[in-house]
Amino acid sequence: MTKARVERFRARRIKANARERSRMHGLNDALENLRTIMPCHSKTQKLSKIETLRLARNYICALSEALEGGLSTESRAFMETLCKGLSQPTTNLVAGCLQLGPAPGGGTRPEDRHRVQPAHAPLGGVVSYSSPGLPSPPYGTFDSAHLLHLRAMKGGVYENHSPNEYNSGVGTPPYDGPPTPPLSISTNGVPKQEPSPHYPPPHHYSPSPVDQDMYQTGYDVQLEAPYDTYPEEQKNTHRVFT
DNA sequence: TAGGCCATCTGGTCCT
DNA sequence: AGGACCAGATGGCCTA
Repeated sequence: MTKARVERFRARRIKANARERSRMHGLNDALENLRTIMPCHSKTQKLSKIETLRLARNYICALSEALEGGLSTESRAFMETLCKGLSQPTTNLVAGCLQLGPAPGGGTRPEDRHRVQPAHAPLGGVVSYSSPGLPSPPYGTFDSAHLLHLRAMKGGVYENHSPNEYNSGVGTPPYDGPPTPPLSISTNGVPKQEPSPHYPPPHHYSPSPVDQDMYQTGYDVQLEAPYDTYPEEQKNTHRVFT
């Protein structure tokens, strides 16, 4: 291999790495969108990727059964369908959201308990329940709009509404997620005016002051100067956007 | 400290 | 040739 060929290979690899990162960010965004339409949405206990997919699968099954008339969305059976194959923590989260008590063998986290009783929640709203003695939200929420959506479908009014009416509690939730986001990596440290809405910090990540600044201000996309070429200290800041 | 989860890099494969 | 997709490897972070 000549030196020029090695250089070309390296440049190609760097570009491929950037594309791969971008692709995975898009995948994560899609997953994040999926999380937001799950019936149980906790800010203190973010669902893992695999648990999100499992819960989504169960949710579809549970709603299908409910639509066929065999299952009340407020029944324990509905929750049990939701929880099939889920880990204990996720099961407890779902149980906590539905206020049906923890699953056998595990306790419900205080901050995820006492949120919303779907049967009592105002229809069509996302309701947070603040438990006395606990700090203010974020708590997990049970989005009763999903159940209203189901009720509307069962009531035969579903087809009379456009998808855009989901926000009012009826219709199919539109996918309005962002397109594949750009890489949020800066090579020059110059913040953009617009914050990047695409990559909230992960639940377990405590951003450094530099990271916080990056997250709040947003940074430019520099595919031309790929990640691999950054100084080590800049490499260490990219995870804030994952 | 071990295990879970995650982001990233990398090489392989397939397709255009 | 180059891009998309995939899976394995690796290392970091967090929690029990």
